[in-house]
Amino acid sequence: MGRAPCCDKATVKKGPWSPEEDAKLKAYIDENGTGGNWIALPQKIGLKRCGKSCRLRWLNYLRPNIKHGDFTEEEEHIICSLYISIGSRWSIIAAQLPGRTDNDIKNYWNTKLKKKLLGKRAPHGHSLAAADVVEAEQQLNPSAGASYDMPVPGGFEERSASKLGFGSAAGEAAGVASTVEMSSASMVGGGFGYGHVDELYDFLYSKQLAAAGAFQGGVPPLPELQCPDGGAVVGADEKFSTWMASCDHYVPTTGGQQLQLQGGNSMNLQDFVLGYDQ
DNA sequence: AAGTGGCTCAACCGCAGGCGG
DNA sequence: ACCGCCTGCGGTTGAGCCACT
Repeated sequence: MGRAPCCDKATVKKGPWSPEEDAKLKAYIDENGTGGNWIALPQKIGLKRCGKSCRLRWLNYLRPNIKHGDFTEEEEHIICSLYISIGSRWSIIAAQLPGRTDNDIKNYWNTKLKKKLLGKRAPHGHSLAAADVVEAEQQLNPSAGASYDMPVPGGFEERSASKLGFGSAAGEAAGVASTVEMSSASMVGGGFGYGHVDELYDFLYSKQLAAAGAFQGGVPPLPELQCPDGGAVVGADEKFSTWMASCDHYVPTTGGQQLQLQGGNSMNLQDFVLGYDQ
């Protein structure tokens, strides 16, 4: 059985909203709220619009305290960090940026941040070809793509969500908010392909510093992975892999690479990087 | 000045999940 | 337990704008 259409497409108006339509919608919602029924709302106020369209217009444009215009560096950082951690969960990311809508963030990511970030990761002195962008994006956020050759015991995304408190609708906002408040950098590294973002490297390095005392003998210094201008050095991936392999405390097992912790405990490298050791 | 290509962003589309009957 | 409706979400589209030739 087919899905019932949300509205009569023959009589519904599409395209850009006129100031009059905006005014009608805003006035009604200001006075009465949405009434919990977007489908019925346009009929009530005499708009030839689909309920979904009204909802979108309200959420993305008419709602009070909506911020438009350029994103701040801090906002960019939060978006990047969260994207790396949880992927394209725009609504969750938007919840961390008051006044920003998921649509805004999605657009900003797709048109600017993605290019900015991927461009930064391009091999030094080279620009990215179209195919490279696709591949690089998959590496940047494997959870968004099909290929992902790093072992992900238990499913990374699910575990991230669980750790971050995404289990419930209420938990989503609250959980992420508190995590970000503590340290947005602490969330970085979720999309643990082979560390294709600056933040991941930064994060790993901070982890390494923090952990140095916890490991017997410490860990080898993380190799230089970036050029002074922020571009990745040639062979950054290989260097990172070599660095991992050079750590005495990484004991390969069938379940993935394990860290040998002081006191006899061991844990999955990925869990460690993701902060499940807390 | 006109044509063209790239970029931006508002809006649409379709799917998944929640919820009530 | 099942079904249908509604909402919310993420992906995609396309009109308008802008820069470049």
